[in-house]
Amino acid sequence: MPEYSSQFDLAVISTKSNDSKIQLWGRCITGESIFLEIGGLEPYLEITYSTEQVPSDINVKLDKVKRRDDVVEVIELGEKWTEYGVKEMWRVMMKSSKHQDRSSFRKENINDWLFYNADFNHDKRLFYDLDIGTHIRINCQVIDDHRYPVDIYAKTDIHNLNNITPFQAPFVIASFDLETSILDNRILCAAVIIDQLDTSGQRKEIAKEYTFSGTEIEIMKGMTNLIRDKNPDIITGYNIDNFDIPRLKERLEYLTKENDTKTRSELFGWSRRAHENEWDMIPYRARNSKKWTVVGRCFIDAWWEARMVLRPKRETLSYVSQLLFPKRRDLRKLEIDTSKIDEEWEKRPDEVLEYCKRDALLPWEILDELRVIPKKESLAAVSKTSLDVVINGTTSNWIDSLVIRLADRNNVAVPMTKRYDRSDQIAGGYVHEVEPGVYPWVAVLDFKSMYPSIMINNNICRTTMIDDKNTQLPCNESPDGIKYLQKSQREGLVPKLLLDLMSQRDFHKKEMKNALSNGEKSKQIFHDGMQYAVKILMNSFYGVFASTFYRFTHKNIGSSITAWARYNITEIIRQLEEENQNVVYSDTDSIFVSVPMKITAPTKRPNTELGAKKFDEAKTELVKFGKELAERFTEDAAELEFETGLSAFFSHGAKKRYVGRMIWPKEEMIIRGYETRRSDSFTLLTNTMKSIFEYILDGNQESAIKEVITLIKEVKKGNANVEDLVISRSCKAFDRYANPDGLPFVQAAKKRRDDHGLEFTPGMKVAYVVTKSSGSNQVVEPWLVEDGGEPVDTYDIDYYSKRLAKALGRITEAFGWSENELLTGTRQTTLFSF
DNA sequence: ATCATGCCCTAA
DNA sequence: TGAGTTAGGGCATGAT
Repeated sequence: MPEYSSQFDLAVISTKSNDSKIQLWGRCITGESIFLEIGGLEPYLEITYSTEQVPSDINVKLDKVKRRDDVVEVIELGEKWTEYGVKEMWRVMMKSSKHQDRSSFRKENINDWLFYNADFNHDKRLFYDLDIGTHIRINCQVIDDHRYPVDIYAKTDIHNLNNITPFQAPFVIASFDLETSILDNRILCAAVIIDQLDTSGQRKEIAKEYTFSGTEIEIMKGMTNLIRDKNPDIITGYNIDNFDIPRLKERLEYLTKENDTKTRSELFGWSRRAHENEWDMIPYRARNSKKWTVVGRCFIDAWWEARMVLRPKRETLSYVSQLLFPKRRDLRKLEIDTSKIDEEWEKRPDEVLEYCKRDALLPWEILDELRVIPKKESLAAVSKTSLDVVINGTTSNWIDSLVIRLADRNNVAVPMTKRYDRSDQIAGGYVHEVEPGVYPWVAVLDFKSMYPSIMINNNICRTTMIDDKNTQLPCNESPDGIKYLQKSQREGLVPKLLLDLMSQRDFHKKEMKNALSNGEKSKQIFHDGMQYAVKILMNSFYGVFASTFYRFTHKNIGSSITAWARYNITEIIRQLEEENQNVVYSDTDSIFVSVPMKITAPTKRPNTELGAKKFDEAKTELVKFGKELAERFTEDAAELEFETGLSAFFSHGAKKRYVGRMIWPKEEMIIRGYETRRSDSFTLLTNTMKSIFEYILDGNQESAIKEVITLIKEVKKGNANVEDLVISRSCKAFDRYANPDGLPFVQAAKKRRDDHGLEFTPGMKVAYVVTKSSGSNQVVEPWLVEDGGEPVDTYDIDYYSKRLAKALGRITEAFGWSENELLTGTRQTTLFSF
């Protein structure tokens, strides 16, 4: 018996299965990287007969399975719930954990058996069967063998892993950038930044910088040695998934022979493997996938993370950096002309290296600023899985992690993922019509976690759904006629998980408040991150269960959730309208109600003492009304909250587009849907719109219209600042469009690439200015200032004045000023005359 | 001129 | 390891 005398607390980065062993890579709380081989978890899948009743020749069939070469033994499990009723199940212990071996077993036995717990990678069983999460304590035997690029190489078995309270692991981060030749794609130089987090999720020290130049082989070997030496858990960079990693791979193919595994490993063996002949020593990606994988580490693309969090108008590294770090002057000047990089590298290599170093550091600074890594780790902890599942996996993988382990413990058979046919979509949320105009004093109420609450309160789950419409069992029946067993009969897996997540969230919120009052800043941030991760995960359940492919879903589930949602909200609207209350707007889980104000008060707090007093009285009235309404309509089935008090609400009459002056709980203008929120609008329009919303909410329509008319006059004269007219939209690969040449952003992307020698990455935003729109087609010029280019110096006067008039005219039309009247600046029948 | 379609982006 | 959902606005193009 080996002695497992060493003990480590660690966060799991990733796992893999290798024969009957599970391989696990992690980072210890004390800072070391660790690689573990875990024994004792044999691969298996589960089977039951495909007929309704137990077939008479069941023993013959079982023997046939037992005698197979790929089967070790067959274990009787007893009864489990399946979607076809309760059935006897057997566990088939298999020799191989390989996906293709399991798949051929299934193929060869498809006539006799149904398969369960059969279609996910074996290493996931470590989490499900041992019920462990991201942060674990292990007892192990440290092996004196330094082949693996980690600080600790150890062995253990499944009896030596235990859950511990989540913490923030001191992950090591590498961030890199390449400069490559435009002439021949060669790598000219590279820079790598190495840094580490501390256990409060902060950066530990000043990052260390490394640069590489010389021959391509020297550069690639140098980087690989550094990666294996400094041993980062996370490798980042800007747009690395689309550019840097594929370029390194390309150069590897160019520089080495396919069978020269030794050299290939020396050049690009970034994985945490020991042997140069492992097939996954080199980063790789699945067929048809954009996502790169490196065994034992994680790639995170700073571009993608910044895009998701910030939704920036433009997506170049320089634009995003200036957005996040506006005070940093060193980001403003772009010393290197990347469109002439070969020449620059020839003439002033030192400056190019400095530039490369800066572009290696920035992606890490972006991730740090957005707290990307602590957020991923919190989400991993809440979904009880490895870091890489959260980084590289899908929403359904997170849900799997919680659902499968619970199913296993409740004798629910875990079905394989299958695709449901759903040619017609399920119906979604209810959206109320909104009449154009300004509404003073509006209370906004909304249902707290609406879809999760509906799932909990009606016990909605695949395991509680009853097909028999005439069942006599006590059920909750959805408005669209689907029946779910009541909790007293059988508690659904999903409702149980959601309830548990709700109480977890309450716990972290409480801890967060405690930490705040004790002045424990990092503890407060930690619990805030955890409660937020719980929220994200809870809100993911509906989407996965309403999808057409998840293993535990059914088309009825999604449709009954939304049916209940529509019923709940429209029932409240109906009751309010019956009482002659004015429901101004409603979308899915929210209701906007006019407050029956007894006093007349200005909607903006005046400076005069008397006016201010009136305003405050009205605000008190608003809050009272909102709270009473929330209380009145809150039932055990659904908690309605008074979320926001508005002194004024405006919409021009389109759903999902409104503005409001929030005065409770805090003071702020809220804008939804309008161009102001859209990343494909231009600054002149969004700024003007924001400004006129301020006027409109204050009841000053005259100033709003004056501003628009003045602006359009100036734009017509050609006085607009071209930078404020830049439009930016994302652009896919050109062949993905039915008629690419008809699209202005495709034109811009092509000009960017062909006329200016710059990269175009499919999926990224392209910025442009419309310079001519005579005839049917627009003529556009790409905007390349963030790429080191010159600004466009002209714009199409008619196009921009018309677009402004159209977008702003929709709004001013509510006060009688149409698009054409804004363009001419005059009106026949005047409300105001200018 | 009007309508249908393709596309992007947002609210929830 | 292929994969969260629907509702909705608005721009541009192209057919009728």
